[in-house]
Amino acid sequence: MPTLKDVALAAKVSTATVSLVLNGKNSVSPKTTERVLAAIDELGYRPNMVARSFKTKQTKTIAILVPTITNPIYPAFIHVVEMEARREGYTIILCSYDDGSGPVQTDFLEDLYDRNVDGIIVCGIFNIPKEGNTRKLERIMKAYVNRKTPFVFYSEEEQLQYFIQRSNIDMGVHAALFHTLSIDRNQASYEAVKHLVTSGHRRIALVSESTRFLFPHNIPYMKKLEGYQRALEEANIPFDDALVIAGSDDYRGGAQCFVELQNLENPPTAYVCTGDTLALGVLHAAKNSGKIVPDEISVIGFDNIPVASYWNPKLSTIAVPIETIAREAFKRLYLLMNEFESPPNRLMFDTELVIRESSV
Amino acid sequence: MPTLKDVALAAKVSTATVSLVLNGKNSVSPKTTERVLAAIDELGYRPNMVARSFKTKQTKTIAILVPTITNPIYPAFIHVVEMEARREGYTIILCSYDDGSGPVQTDFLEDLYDRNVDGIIVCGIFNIPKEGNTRKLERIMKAYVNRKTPFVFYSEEEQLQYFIQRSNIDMGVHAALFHTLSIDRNQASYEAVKHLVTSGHRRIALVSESTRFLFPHNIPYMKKLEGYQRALEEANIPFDDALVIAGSDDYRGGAQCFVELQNLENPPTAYVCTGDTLALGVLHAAKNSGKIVPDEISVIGFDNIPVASYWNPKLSTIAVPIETIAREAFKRLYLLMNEFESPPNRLMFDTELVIRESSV
DNA sequence: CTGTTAGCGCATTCAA
DNA sequence: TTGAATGCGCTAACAG
Repeated sequence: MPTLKDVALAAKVSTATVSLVLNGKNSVSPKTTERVLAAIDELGYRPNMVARSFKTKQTKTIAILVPTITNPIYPAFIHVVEMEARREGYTIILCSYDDGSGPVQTDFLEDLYDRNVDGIIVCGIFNIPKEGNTRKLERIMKAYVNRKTPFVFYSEEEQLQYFIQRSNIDMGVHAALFHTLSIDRNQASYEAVKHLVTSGHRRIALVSESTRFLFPHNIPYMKKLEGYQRALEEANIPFDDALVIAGSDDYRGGAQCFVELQNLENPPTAYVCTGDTLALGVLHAAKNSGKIVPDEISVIGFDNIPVASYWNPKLSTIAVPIETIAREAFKRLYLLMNEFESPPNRLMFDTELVIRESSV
Repeated sequence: MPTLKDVALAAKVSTATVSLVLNGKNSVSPKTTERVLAAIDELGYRPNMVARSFKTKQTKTIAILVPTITNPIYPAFIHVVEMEARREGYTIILCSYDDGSGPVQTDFLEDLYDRNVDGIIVCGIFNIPKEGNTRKLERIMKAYVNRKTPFVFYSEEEQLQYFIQRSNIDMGVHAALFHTLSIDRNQASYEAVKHLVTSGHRRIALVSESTRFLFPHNIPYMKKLEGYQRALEEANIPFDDALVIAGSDDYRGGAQCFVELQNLENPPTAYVCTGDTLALGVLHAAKNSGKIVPDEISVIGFDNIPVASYWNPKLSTIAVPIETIAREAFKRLYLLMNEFESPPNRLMFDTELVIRESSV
């Protein structure tokens, strides 16, 4: 394969000139430019991005970390980011940390550092090392900061705080590199529960994805739990921790949780779920056990994945503007990567409780 | 950030020695090794993969091309590939060519070439340039072949043939670089239709994802169509092209197709769909219009995505061993990338017609 | 077993 | 506006 040098030779110019043409600096005369372009076409020259990256320290690559790509909310997010990124010449490295059998997130960060990604988007929870066990994290995050690599989190401000703190990074100086996009999970959860309470429900379950990691790893879940508790308190319904349950973040997990809860002496009549797949699993299991939705059982999900409105019955859920968030995530990363001015480093998006057929 | 040179200095050895240690050649004496390791740890040295790739021409990166990441079958595929790949130190670049507004596949191939990916997995259809319009494709594919980059297609042998032919590559020499994993779509489709015919259906629709691109772009679809036609012929049911219809490859598309077909004078009683999301969309629309499934309407999908068995009613479908295929896809790519012996370059997997509640 | 050296392809000085 | 020269960090001969 021809290199830039070959092009220079063919066009009878220096490599510097070819480079200038390639990078669109218009300091090259029209006819020289034309000669170079002709040579490029003639030889079928393709620039070697690895060499370029090696030189410039920019890979035009960003990484997306997601918990489980099999939860439909993440493909929706990824898809938007990919479209936006590609438009600007960036390519996506996908990291899903999924079932726990793979590497932990710190390992991802190390690998991505070695690969010189230009920016990182982190979705959802982040497994933050324990106090006193942060050496690896500290090192890698300081290296990132040193390199001015920007991060955008779709998570919770508070979680980012812990992350930064454990990384022992000086936020006074580096705050601008870390953006958080979030939604008011506490309020969203509160509203869902309140809606159920208003309809007369007293036994309301909270079904969530695995809670193996909690504080400070899973602040998004903690927020939802708080909203749930707040609504109960307000309605003078005593908190019953038997009604707070977790399963794998998929249909099966939801179904299992339902079965388990139905075995209680005084089973719940309403289910608030931290994700739509869980909620749909609950609906499935409810139907299996002969329960009528919403007459006997009410279910509310979270996220509003596409399938929610196609289900039978249509799922009531909390709609999250995931595409808008995804677009904003890349936009901010882009501004940061190119050292343009960027807005304040936190932004909260509105959610909306959408009542359809699965709840009364 | 410290470089290999810094490590060499600190350990009082040459850069070559550090490199040897780093790459696990055990030609270095234990105590030297230890000194080097100590220096690495001391300095917090991290290898620069870009520099390494620049030198070795290996990026430890593979690309996955999928049509629409929002169709749940692809996340399932991607997830398995990612797990397998990461275990071997490879990272995934995701390319979804989705809604047509983005780049065409040839452009992806160019970008990936420039980025020096070590191997490529292509799922589904491939938009092959017209005869006489293949210059770009030829060039890029010849460059890939020249570099010995392996490809694994989850598609149809025939489609690969066209692709190779248009690329003007000498298959006599390079066949081993191109593997095809496939399923017998013709037969699967045939069996689905036959099952419906046996149950007494005479008006059977074929609902597919957009057929904007057909031969030779969408051989997978062509195969399904052939199986459909074969089963009809065998049952002496005349082919009616009003019953062959396409929509966007999602729930909405399926729902729209159903509505359209119901407006026919003599609407179908059974729906064979080329994907589960389409089938679920059909079920949704059927319910909306008051049709009873499976008493009045039968529906069969394709792929057996996770949600299929959780639907109400549970979807009858053709089960595809997508995880096995994904595992095999990476395995072959891996063997090829590392120039190990690999099996014959085509393999067909079995599918299974799973009758659940949506069909009689 | 270890050190010396060359060079991968490119962008970017600095001169001319 | 263009050319010559330098070096990014690493691996792989080759020599010792």
